[in-house]
This record gives sequence, C-alpha cells and structure tokens, in this order.
Amino acid sequence: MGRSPCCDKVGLKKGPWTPEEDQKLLAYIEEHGHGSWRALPVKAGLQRCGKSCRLRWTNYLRPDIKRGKFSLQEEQTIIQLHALLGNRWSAIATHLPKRTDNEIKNYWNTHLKKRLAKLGIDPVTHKPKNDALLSTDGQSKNAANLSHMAQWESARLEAEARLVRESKLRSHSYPPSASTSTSGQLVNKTAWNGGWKKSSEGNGVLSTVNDLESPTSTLTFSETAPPPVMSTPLGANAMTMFEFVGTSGSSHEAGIIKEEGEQDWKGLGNSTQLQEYKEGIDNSMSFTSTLHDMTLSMEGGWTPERTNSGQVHVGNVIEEGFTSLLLNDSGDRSLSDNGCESDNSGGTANGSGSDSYEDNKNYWNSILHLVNSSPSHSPMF
DNA sequence: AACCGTTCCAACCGCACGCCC
DNA sequence: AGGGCGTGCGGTTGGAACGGT
Repeated sequence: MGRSPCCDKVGLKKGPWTPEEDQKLLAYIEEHGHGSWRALPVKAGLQRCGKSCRLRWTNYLRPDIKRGKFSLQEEQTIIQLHALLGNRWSAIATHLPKRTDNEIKNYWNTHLKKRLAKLGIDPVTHKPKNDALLSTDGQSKNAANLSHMAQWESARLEAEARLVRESKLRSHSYPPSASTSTSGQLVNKTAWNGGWKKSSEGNGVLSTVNDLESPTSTLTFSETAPPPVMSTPLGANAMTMFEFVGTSGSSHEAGIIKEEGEQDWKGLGNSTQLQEYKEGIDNSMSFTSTLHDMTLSMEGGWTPERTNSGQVHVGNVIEEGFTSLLLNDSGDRSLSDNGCESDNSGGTANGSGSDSYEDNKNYWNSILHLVNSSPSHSPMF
C-alpha cells in the first residue's frame, strides 16, 4: 500500500519537547481529543509533525501511564512474554497496563536483555546459550513443541491485543490520575478524548501536586475497565495476575522496585526455593487455560498443572520461582563460560548438566504458566 | 576539575497495515 | 483493484546523565 511521508518536514521542530509544547498538546487533546494526528499540530499551534505529537502523547503525556521503575513482577512478566512474543512490544505492553511499548522496549534493551545474557540465557531464544544439553534426544523435540505452541499463542495474543486496542479506543472513562513530564511537571486530569477534562489549573502552568500518588503507586486495575469484548467467566479476576504490580501496597512501599528488586533477585535463589516453587505450582496454582487441551509432555515431569476449579491463583509462587531461577546467576556473580549451568540451583552449586536442564525446564515452565494463565488473567480477556 | 567511556531513554525514522475512496 | 491516507510498530539514534580515572 502506499505510504505518505509523515509530514512536511520543513519548518517543523524536532528534538525534545518543551513544557510549553507539552502544555499546548495536552490542552488541545483535553479539549478536543486528538482526532487526526496530522491535523492536530496546526490546530494546536505546534510546530511539530503529527507523528511527533502522537508519540509524545502516547509515550509520555497520556494520563494513564505509569512511570518510574519497573517492579520485579513487571520485569518477570516482560521476560516471560518476550519469550513467547519476541520483540512484539505493543503486544507485551497490553499485558502491562500503564506501561508503554517504548518504555518496555527500552527497559528490555537496557536492563533485561543484559541480565539474561549474563545468566547465560540467550535473550532472543530464551534458551541457554550452551544449548548442547537441549540438543539431545527428545528435548529438542520438546523445544520444538514449545516453540510451536508459543507461535500459536503468539498469534492469538496478537489478535487479542488488537481487540483490546480497539476496545480501548471505544472506551473513554478514565479516572483521575497523574503523569509527569520530562520537565518534572505533573499534570492532573480527569478526562480525555471525550472523557478527560483538565482539572482547572487555570494558570496555564500545569501545577506540581505534591500529594499526588507517585507514578509507581497509582496502579490500580479497577481503573481500567475490562474491555466489553471477550468477557470470560473469570472476568472479575481478569486483573489478578497484575494486581500486585506497582500497587501502593507492600512491594512499592517496601521499596521493591527495580533496583531493590535486583537485590531481591539475588537474594531469592537457592535450591530450596526452587523446590518450593515447583511444589508451589503443584499445590497452589490452578489454571483455566486455553491451552488445556494441548498436552505437552516433557521428559522429567513436564506437565501442565491444571485443575477444574476455574479459580485462578497466580501469586508470588510463580514470581519467586522464576526469580529464584534467574537470580541464581544474576547480579555480581561473574559468569563462567558454562554460564547458567554452573550453579543455577544455588545451594547445590554442583554445575551438573541435569541441574541446568531442570532449571531450563523450570524457566520454560514459568513461561508456560504465564501463557496458561494469561487468557483469563490479562486485562483483555 | 577535566576528560572520557558508559548507560539510559526520549524521540526519530521508515516500514507495514488497515481503511476508505 | 489499486492508490492515498492515517496510524501502529519496531529498530535506531542523539544527547543528557552518570561514573570512573
């Protein structure tokens, strides 16, 4: 199909946005909605191309954006989803409410990719770089099965992400929230695009409101109404998976956000916890899965756990398990050539191949569990 | 203090795709 | 059917911030 240049570049400003520009853009969108992005700059009195305005809005000024450090849970969600979806940042972003694809992409490239690499896990394939262990007997076949399943799930998620985007476009009931701009401004709005209205900071300078919740503490998922489409019997639980992400509750107030989270990663890894993780999944987690008809039989007990209860409990079990798995090799520890295989099981530290295999299996287990739980947990389902 | 290398992220660029005429 | 338009998406980059020497 034809492609037109994004805009007439002559005379248009590029580079960082100034507070004044932000203000103009916000004021216009709050009053009129964005409408046609191409037409917006002229109407809003901005010397920018529409694309730049759209980006500034979607990645920064939009009120329903959570900024600040990623929580441990968010990190893990990103890693798990990346294992399934690859660099489909927008699809991943649909699972992380209030995070933009750009932010997730940046975070992946600057933090998570390196961390996985450090662990000896290929950030592209999410397999151990030393893949010899997987190349034998039925394991490669299992990997192929998983890969096939991931592709299938990926396609499904993509379609569903589209649906959610469409439904979001139709939805216009946003609650009050705050967002920050680069200049440190805080903007406080109550409506957007038919629903948003500026909350009367009449002086033209959007005010700093000290008592606003910090960006990382404003995430409450009741704010985002489930899309009208694709309701599930578990609709009310749709947010379960993310409920603890960035809430003002324990994790945030306890400072368990990224930097501290990294410490967490370091502190959690040991074989006992790995075992607890496995047991925890067996005992505590139940899934309603769109994949439940697919049997994935991995050697060594790789079986999808599922009950018929329809109840979903995704909590710290999987988080900690995944954390343990990754953190055995994270942080300050220098990795030898055998990378994750050296002592992934923490306390055991025997570097046996079977441990590596077990850990890799658990790594993928955790990912599979995420997939299993996603359809009924994520905001879009 | 000055310099230099690294990290991080906001913003840009170009392609792809869907919709409409 | 095919072309134009609008927008979404993912890759890349520029420069500020930071840390080390």
